[in-house]
Amino acid sequence: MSKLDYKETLNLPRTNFQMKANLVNKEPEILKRWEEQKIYEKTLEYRADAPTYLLHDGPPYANGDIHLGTAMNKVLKDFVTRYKTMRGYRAPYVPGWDTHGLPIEHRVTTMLGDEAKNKTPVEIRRLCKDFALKFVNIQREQFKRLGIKGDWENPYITLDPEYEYHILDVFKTLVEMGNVYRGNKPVYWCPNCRTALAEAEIEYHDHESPSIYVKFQMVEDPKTYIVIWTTTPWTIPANVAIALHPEYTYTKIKVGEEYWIVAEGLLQKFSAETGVHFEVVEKFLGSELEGKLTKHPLYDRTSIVVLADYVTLEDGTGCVHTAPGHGEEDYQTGLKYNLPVLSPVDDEGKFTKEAGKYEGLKIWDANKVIVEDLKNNGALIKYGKVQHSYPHCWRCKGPVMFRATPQWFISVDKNDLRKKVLEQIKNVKWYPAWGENRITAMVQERPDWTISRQRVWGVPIPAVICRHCGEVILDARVIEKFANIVREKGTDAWFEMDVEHFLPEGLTCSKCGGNEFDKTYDTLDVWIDSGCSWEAVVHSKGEKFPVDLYLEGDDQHRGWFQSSIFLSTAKTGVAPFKAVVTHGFIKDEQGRKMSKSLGNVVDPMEIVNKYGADILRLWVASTDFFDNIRVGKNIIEQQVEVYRKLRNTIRYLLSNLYDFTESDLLPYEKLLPLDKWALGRLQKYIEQVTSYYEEFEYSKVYNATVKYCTTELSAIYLDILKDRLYVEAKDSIYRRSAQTVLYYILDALVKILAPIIPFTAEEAYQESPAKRFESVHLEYWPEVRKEFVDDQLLEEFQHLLLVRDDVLKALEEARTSDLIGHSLDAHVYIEPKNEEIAALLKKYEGILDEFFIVSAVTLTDENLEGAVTGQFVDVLVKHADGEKCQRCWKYHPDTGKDEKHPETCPRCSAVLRGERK
RNA sequence: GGGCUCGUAGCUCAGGUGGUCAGAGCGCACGCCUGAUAAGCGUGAGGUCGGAAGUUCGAGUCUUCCCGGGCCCA
Repeated sequence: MSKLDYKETLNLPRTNFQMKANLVNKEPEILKRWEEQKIYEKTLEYRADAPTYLLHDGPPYANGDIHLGTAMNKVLKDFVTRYKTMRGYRAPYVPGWDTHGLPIEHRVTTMLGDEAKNKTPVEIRRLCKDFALKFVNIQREQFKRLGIKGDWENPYITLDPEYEYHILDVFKTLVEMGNVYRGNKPVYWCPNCRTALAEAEIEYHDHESPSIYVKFQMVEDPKTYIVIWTTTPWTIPANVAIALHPEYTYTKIKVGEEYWIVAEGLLQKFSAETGVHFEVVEKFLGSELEGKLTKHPLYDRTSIVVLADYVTLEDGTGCVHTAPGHGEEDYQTGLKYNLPVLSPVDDEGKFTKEAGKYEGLKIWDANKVIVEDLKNNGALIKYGKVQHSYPHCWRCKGPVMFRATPQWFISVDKNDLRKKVLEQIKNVKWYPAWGENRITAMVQERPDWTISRQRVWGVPIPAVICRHCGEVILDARVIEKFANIVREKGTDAWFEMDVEHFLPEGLTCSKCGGNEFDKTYDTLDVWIDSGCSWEAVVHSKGEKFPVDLYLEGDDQHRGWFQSSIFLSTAKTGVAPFKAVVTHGFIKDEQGRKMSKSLGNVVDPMEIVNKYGADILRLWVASTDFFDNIRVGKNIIEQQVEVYRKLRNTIRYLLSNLYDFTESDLLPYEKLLPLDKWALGRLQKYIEQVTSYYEEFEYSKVYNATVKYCTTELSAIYLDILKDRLYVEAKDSIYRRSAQTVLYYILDALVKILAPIIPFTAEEAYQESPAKRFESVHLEYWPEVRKEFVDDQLLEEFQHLLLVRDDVLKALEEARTSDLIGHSLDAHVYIEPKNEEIAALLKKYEGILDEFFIVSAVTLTDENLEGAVTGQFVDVLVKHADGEKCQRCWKYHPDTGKDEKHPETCPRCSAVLRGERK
């Protein structure tokens, strides 16, 4: 027989599982098959009676393509649901979208431009809806392409009438509890457009404003004044307080016959700007003045000294004019000190009658008049002008103002709501654990929740206003009536239908007893929308509640987690989730934030279209997502390399099982020692990886799996096995023993990888002899089989592997000196360094040549001349004696002695004769 | 400025309660094989564990401060 003919007698690997993945083309085909086979539906069907594991989806906002952050978020969720499904749970996944709110309304009105003014609210709402649904569809396709398994045909969408009904239902509960109240709060207001503006609708431009220093006389000490500085004289009528920093040093200076109070750090600047000459007479901390009263310079009332951390020493006097009706910080301070919120200004920016003599004046015109008055009564120290950045309206470009307007609030403390929420937080398991501290601190400090918006794209707050006295009434019965109509017609009904349809019988004004009303047109904060999802999607449908898991970015400690836990605690008394996992944010390779201006934005679909979804998913698994994670070309390409390794390992397993089925499995007792070792190691690997999955530690799954495939399988076990798999008789015990273990390894590996790289796992599963279902995603998680673990054997092999390291080093030296090429060229002489090792090697003497992949091994206790000193053994490498067997490439002294097969070693001759089983 | 948080080899990550803990895989360099072949195997070079001080017989591991990044507020 020639060399080539001997090759024909080997059992070389064979498989349809291609080395080249071609994921970009293959993944869509697999997706299509999953859809046709209804795999998602079947996972639920097959587990209909099993316990439920419920991950409730946080709805992304439907106003653009998905970005890498949302992609990662969904992939992580998919890891969870796929894993839990394989663990035997019924684990439904209902994706959702957040569809109301300003960003969409803003985009739509921007696109409309001037035309927006001619549109009715309902027309604008229709456009918003179309806009949102368009992106729901786009995002849905993108998420599906990532391999996210879920009920994509029946997602929850916050603009669905049924969903809107539940928002109103939860809201009604809050109203009934008495936690909803009406109060005043400053918002950006454009007097020209006569509308409230959101932060996002503000543009900053340079603007010239007056700059005035004003002194406030102290009540207790009429010779002493506190000096303030402001660029908005028109807000002086609304002044109720002066804010000082508690820890700054303030000085009392003597100016003429008077004493003025100014922060020490601003004295020079103050003096330079006002030209005032002074003499310091006293110093004290800001905190010492807390509660002192001053006289208002224009009205017969007082302003109180308060303390605030935001006071700086950049401009002014360190004594900040405070008008809670005209500034956000002022408002917050006002809440703390229970100050009145004055805002004597109307929609058009004109003073109302509360402003006294200024009534009817436009605020911009009033500046002059007020400055003049301050000058006349001696309160004005200095008048000047200043150029600074000032907020302007995005639409009319005019300057805007802060103006207190009536808003709806949810009281955080009424009915002990805050306390109950804090209690509930403790019952939740937070991953990572610091999430609990974070949300606890936030809940402890948060102010009441402003829930009204002066916008059209949202769920209307069905409050009515009395036609007679103007009292605004929020009545649970109106909400209920409206909610029931919404269920049929959607929230457009509020804009389209007559108020009478929403009024319960006998509704009268609580103030004047009137019975005629008009609608009001505020809408609800969208955090209420999404914060009700547990009710709309889970609780009201009789699904498992509280759900097992919420999984979102850590910004949601303030956002969705909080709105959800507040609303759920209010209505049901408990948190809506048992556990919360948070992830960090995605940065570029330098750790910088991704932004269009930096040009470092990575598009997830670009990765999918270039490398495949499994590569993107493998990258997600490789990261420590609890913290911020980095991404870029290099990092992704690293995953391509790792993917190749995993794929080739699976491919090699498959290719050596082409002639193997379940019925060929050998019982454990019949396995060869090396195979028992590998099987035991597999159990350890399964056990470890399973615990990682339980704790959402995917990077550890990833690392353990890569290491397992590279070192234990590829470099050791599979390399050693080549001889037996190829050379021994097809159905011999030597080969079947190896194949039995390969079968178990393949089966486990494919399943363990299935949640992470579902496409590749599916492709491999279809070729696997262990296939039992039509899809790997209907499969069950591999069990750890204790009977496959022989701890003593594992321990012994652990030591043999250390000896192997010594042998490999010696072989490498022999290679360098051209003594050998392939390790099979070698005959290795080993001198153990201690008795223990000697005994161990003796025990396994018969398989050492196989284990080291050499032709022969000789154990000796003699001193080996020229040996390489290792850690546990000394090793001498010689070229092997005899001829190289043309079949198995091993050297053997007796090669060539078989008459029929003269070029083969005794073992191969026996195999060829059919004598070796 | 405040609350929380992160900073270990070029990259991605491991390193309970302080004492062989300075590691793994990838990448890289060099070599082997050509019966996993656009594969496989081996050997090797890479880190003062962000910086400084402190507690301790001993600190990536505890404390304080500083530098840099992040989320949320202000």
